[in-house]
Amino acid sequence: MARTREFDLDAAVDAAMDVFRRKGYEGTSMRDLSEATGLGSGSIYAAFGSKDGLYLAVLDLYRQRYATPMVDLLRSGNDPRAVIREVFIGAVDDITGDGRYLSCLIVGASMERAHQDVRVAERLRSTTQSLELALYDLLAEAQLRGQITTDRSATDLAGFLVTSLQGLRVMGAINPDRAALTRYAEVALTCLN
Amino acid sequence: MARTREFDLDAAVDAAMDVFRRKGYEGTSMRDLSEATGLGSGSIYAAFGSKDGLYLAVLDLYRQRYATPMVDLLRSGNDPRAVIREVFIGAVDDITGDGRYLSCLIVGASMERAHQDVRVAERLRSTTQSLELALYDLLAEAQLRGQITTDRSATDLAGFLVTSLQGLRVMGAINPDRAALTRYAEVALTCLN
DNA sequence: GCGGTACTTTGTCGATCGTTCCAGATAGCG
DNA sequence: CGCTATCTGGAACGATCGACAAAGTACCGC
Repeated sequence: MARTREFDLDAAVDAAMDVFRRKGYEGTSMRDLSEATGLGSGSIYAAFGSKDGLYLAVLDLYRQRYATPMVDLLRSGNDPRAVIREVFIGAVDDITGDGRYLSCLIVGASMERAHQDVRVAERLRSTTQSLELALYDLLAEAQLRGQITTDRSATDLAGFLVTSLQGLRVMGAINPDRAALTRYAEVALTCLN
Repeated sequence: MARTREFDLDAAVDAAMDVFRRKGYEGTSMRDLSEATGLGSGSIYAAFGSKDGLYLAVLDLYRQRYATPMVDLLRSGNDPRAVIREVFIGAVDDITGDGRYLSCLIVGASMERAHQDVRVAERLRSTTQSLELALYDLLAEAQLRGQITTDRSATDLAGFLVTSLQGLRVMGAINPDRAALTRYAEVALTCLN
């Protein structure tokens, strides 16, 4: 064997995610990424191959950190309305979080990269579909128990809820008003009645 | 006096809008804009001052062309539910339009530029607020007439509807399925019941 | 402790970025 | 019709882009 890698790969991806969320893909330079990660550009290319490669790694980390826990929460077996509300509140918190203007990577990638890079498009579809599926399972079960409306199919309700989540992220970027976003989320939840 | 300007300014802005919608702000180069508008870079700088200046002009044209007609429709005096549905259908049509992947400039600008340029942020807030206001007036009137629910304030309902519109644009970028988007929009409208 | 190997660093590559400037073309005015 | 102010397209600017090669460094197995 040989010399071991000195830096924490995950920490580097984490730092890169921060930059990409603030500046977008095209707006971020390799220099920005070098400074944020503390790595030379050579190391970045050795580890990720290219700027695109690092972006994909960031996307995967984002999914693992934010989307997966959301899905787990939805599948936790708790009251449907309660967990869905929790997901929405969590999203609003994330949007209005610390004032550092960290856009949602998913929404940003959808707008900026989905049409340019098929690998990005695949990851986005996969992420939203797993979220939709978790919502579907939860809602279909709730419909059987008579806990929510059966006027609309669980599929449509799940898709609508994901749509609302994405919309909240956009609205939050325009005007990060936590109270208002929370009320909009509450209105969305009334569609389950 | 002397020589008059030869090209149509509005047509140039129109062509530039097309490029910005496809490639985003950072992803678009002055070369792209020159080719799209058919103008030399000198003419562009003489007319708009900078890339940012042209982008702001594009944003204003977008508002004039898409947001203003939407507001007019909402204020046309027709049945509330009908005009709101029409607005949503129109948005879905726009999203899934011609397969040329023309992202919504508003959403794209929200994600990519709102946090970098205050003039962009101002325009975005102004545009969404005029849309929210038109919806508010329509909904408040409808509430008085008992046509829609009074469980939620007209303010919240208006904000929620705008949120849903933005969400549809994001979902459309990920998966441009017109039928699905239409069903999600229908679910959103049930919140008025 | 030594050779080999993997990782890090540094410097630099050609290309392209947004911007500016200039020479030539053109239309209105006397 | 000449004069001149304005517009036009393209050349050229310094800076920075993403990417890479070569040199230096630390660790492993032996």
